[in-house]
Amino acid sequence: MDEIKIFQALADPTRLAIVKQLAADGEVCACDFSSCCDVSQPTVSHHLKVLRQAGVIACERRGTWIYYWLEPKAAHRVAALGQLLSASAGKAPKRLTKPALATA
Amino acid sequence: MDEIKIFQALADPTRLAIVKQLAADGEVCACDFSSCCDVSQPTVSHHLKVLRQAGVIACERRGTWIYYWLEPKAAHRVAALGQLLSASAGKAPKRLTKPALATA
DNA sequence: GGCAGATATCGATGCTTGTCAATATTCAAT
DNA sequence: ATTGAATATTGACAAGCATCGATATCTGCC
Repeated sequence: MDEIKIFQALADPTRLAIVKQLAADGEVCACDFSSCCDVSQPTVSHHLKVLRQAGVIACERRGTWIYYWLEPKAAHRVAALGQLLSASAGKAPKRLTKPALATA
Repeated sequence: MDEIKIFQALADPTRLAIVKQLAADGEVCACDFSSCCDVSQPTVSHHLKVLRQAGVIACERRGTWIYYWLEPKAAHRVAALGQLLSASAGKAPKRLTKPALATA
């Protein structure tokens, strides 16, 4: 939901690796994250919880295993900011109210 | 440069507000950030340093004032991840090796 | 019911970070 | 040089967070 929480969730190496693996595989069992990131099982579980509470991922239990996938809404929020930044990054400066004393 | 540092730089309310104002105005004087975010001047300066060291923004001194703008390279990195996530978020799950015991 | 495997929760710990007040630096103008 | 304004740096403190070991919960199977 909250945009800040989405970026806070992505601002960790382990969680970014998790998200990238989800983007690559579409759907990943929780047990398969332990291999991608070099952290313990409780830590993986904690990161999955953070991502879930931020609305970045969703999950479903199927038997013993729990499968995770990316939440489209959060993905679009990231894409939206990315477009906003990349669209205005190259534009010419506006030279607003301030005098802009060109010393060069 | 580093992708993680870019997202860590964006994962703060004050810094995200700074970046958004830069995206809106193209170029902003450091003195104009104090009004957008309710923090002290040293804190604004600190956040600008974090964004600069992450390669998200760049700056140039013009007389007494220092102007900041978005760095296109970092903006494209954000856009790239946003596209990666939003492109694969809606895709059908792969149902890989695991048995996927449908309990429902 | 009892067992084994998968995942989550709890409690503790050490590191990181956001914040500010005080101070330093840089620049333009007189 | 000195003054005043804008910005950066320093030092300190509190809060947040990533991590782990131990333990608890849940599920399928015998």
